[in-house]
Amino acid sequence: METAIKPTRGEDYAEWYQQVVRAADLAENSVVRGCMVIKPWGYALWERFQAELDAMFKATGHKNAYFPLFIPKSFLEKEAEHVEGFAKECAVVTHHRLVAAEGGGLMPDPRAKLEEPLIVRPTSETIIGASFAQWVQSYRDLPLLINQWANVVRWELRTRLFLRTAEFLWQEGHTAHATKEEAEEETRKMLEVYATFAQDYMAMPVYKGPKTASERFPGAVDTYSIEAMMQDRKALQAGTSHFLGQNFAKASGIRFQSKNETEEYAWTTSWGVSTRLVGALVMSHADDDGLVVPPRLAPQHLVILPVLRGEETREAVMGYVNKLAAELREVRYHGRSIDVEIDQRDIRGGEKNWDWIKRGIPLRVEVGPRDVESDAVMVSRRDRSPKDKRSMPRAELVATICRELDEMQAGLFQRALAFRAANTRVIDDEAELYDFFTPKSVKNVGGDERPEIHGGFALVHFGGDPEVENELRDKLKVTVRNIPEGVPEAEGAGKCLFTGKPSPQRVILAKSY
RNA sequence: CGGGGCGUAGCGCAGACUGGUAGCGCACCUGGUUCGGGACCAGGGGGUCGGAGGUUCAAAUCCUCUCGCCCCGACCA
Repeated sequence: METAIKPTRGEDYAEWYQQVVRAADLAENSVVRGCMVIKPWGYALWERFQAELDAMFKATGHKNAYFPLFIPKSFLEKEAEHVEGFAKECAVVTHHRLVAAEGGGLMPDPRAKLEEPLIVRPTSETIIGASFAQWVQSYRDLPLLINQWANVVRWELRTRLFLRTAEFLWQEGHTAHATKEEAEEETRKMLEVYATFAQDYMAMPVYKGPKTASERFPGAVDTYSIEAMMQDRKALQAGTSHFLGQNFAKASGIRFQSKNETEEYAWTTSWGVSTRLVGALVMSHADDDGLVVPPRLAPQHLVILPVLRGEETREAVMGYVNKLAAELREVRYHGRSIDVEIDQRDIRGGEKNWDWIKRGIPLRVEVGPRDVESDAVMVSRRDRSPKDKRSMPRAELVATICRELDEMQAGLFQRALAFRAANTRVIDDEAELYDFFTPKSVKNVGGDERPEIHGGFALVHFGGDPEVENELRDKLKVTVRNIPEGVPEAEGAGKCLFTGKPSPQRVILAKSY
């Protein structure tokens, strides 16, 4: 069967991903190396992520604020591990003025050299810490619960649209607390928020839990993550929440006077998700015809495709379409009005239809003269075959649209869950583990040599030795994604598969993005 | 930074070995026929061939230098 996206997932997964992003008109590479241009449909999606997450942050007591793009070099140097972690991928501003260069063009003015270089933020712990230090005097000033929506820059060598770009959009929560327990609770709470968002809005099942020491955020005491399985069975870290202990409070001087008159350092946390979630959405639900957007995140729920032939019926059809759109917009779906697009572009109907399939809009509704006649419409759902059209009375569509969308949302989640279950294996034998992660075939339709899609998530007992992690990474390109919580198959103590040491529970091993 | 490759129309490419100032597919524009479905026919617009220098009567093509990008590796949310 002809597919809208070539190559298909099975033929060349990496290329398929690029083609879906392009076909859905989400983003494109910019002239600036490693940076992307997010196009209107892609940005509309990001705005939906923002709207829902922002509401969840506010509901848990956080306030938005904004801090500078630039971080003085000395700030970044304050936390030893932090410097180590980010130094290699920082953009640095050294001058504040340009002058004409000999032979044309511009050059930094040597007389305008900054006394202290400024770093374009790769993350904002240190600059926000500086403000927190000033804002906090007393235990009465705590907790401080702040979130920032911003762009950050990490000078990555290899980039892929949405998954890893040199500049990306994200939110970063930063909080300060009087006690360790409260900060730890905050860290857990926000991890929970991310997990809920991933599952309820993105229809993407995730495993949540702490990272091992070697995968921790630079400077953190504990890092927790949510990990999702993509359709090539690799793991994608979709969000992180860090318990920073007093490390950054000490580095930034966030001190307060306690109730019993002692001076103490605050306990801080940070947590973030980024435009990478858009990539996660693509790789969770898109198929060989393009993107599939879960209804609860869809910028628009439904597109009406008027069949306009001949002037004599045009007015009747458009009148009917506008009336239908108005009726649908009266319907509430999870706190929003149904968002309806009427596509009147002067292009062929088939092309228009496929355009919306590739963009992944949940419902497509055709309205032509025959439908007006019978007061019925032709409805297609993105989670079904492109050719699958059902005629239904107009009133029925209006009455059942929420149920239809919820059904689709739930179906996407169930499909992703089943996929993950089918590709997750409990493993207690080293040979089996190596076999699980070693691709068997290198043949490809086009004659290219390419490893088959294989493996998945392995649940194994692991004793916590960093050397074992290094070996797994070197030999199998596999890492411990996290130590999953609330996963029955992973619960129960055992012995490390590699060293025989005691292991309190199983960890997730997987290849990852 | 090591190994390989590539810069020719918006995108994808041919032309280069054997110099004679550009061509194909898609996209775009116009007209017509179609059209409850990713159409067809005809016509048309668009490129100083990454940049600079050289050889030559003549350079996309040969030579030198240079800039940029991609892939593999290293590195990495």
